[in-house]
Amino acid sequence: MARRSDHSRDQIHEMALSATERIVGEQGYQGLSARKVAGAIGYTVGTLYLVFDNLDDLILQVNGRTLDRLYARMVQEQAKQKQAKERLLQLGHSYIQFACEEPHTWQMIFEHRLTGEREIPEWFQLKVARMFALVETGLEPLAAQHSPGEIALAARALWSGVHGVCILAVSDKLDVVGVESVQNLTDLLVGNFLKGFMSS
Amino acid sequence: MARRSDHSRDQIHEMALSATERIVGEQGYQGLSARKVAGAIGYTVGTLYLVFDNLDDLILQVNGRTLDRLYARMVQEQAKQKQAKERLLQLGHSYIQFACEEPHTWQMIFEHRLTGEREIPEWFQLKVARMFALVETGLEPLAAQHSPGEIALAARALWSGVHGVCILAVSDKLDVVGVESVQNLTDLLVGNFLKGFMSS
DNA sequence: ACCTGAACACCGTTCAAGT
DNA sequence: ACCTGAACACCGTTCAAGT
Repeated sequence: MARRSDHSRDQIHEMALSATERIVGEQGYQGLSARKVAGAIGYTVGTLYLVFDNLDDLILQVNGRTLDRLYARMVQEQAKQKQAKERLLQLGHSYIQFACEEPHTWQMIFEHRLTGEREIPEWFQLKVARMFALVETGLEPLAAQHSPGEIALAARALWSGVHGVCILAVSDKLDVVGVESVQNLTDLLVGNFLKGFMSS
Repeated sequence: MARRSDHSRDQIHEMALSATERIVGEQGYQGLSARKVAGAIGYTVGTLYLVFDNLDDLILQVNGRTLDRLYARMVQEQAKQKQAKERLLQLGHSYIQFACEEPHTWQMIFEHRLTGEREIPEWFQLKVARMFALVETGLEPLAAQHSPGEIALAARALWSGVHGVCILAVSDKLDVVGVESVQNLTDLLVGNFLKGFMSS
């Protein structure tokens, strides 16, 4: 059992986040519990509550880090593509790829529900909004004839669509196997949507 | 406290399903527990396990009934539309409408995860497959130049997209308010997809 | 000051014991 | 035969008590 001053508050904070990521990665959101996290870092449950407000707080912070990793990757891989349309398709691919590589941590972002009357903190909502903004920016050069409002709507519709393919695929409701099949479905959705959107 | 022979096995079964639907409808999937269901029908927890294998079994049966209601409604409302394209858009509308009217029961279909190594029963998978088949049938008259395989893929992509809009909207991640906004997003997605799909 | 360990009010699931 | 009620192994959360 770790004793006082073995680790700083910040160290315990970081240790708890990593342990949570590992537990969720291996056993999924359902397999997560405060006692498991505490046990994994060699402290008691009580200690977690000195560093986090509650389990929702801990999970939100882990989800925030997942969103950061996902966002960074989308930005980076998108830059490799020169053409606007390819960039947009790449965003979809990166999203799918990430979700298939880390299904459990990715799914927790959407499986987690705040208990009771607690509200999603603003810093978290900003991380979500940033994702949509990325799609919006990617869509702009392809939608010269559309107003900013229309582009914003189209980005939401399109991205929700990609997300839908992804979530149904990851939770095995699509009867498709392998990352490639999911990528193909996304290409079909994004490709046809773009064709329609650009001609209207 | 209800005593023996107050209700038949089938009656207890039905009472438990209705009670679950009410509890989930009011408090969401998170608010559900075996003890709450038992209390609501005037029996002890133990009694539930005489009628259901476990909580997963109970939830699957409730989700099955939800899928049945949703399917029946989609079939019925679709029939009102004469044109093929309108029929397909109507399917999306009915789906969204249902999800917005009964968000908690609808969401439980996707929030629920089987515990441990248990597997989704075949009768349940069939109910899911039936939904996709409905979209496939709706898509066929609009896709004369496509092969059955392409249509099947397109139906999956399209329906996943509608589902994505729906799930993000219901879980408040889209910054849209009201059913109309969600319908508009769906129309945008389906409309543009169809335009692209039919011209390719 | 930091951390523990026990407590509280909950879970899902099982099963001997009562009627 | 049907149903209970207590038990078991778990939860999230709190907080007096120890070092």
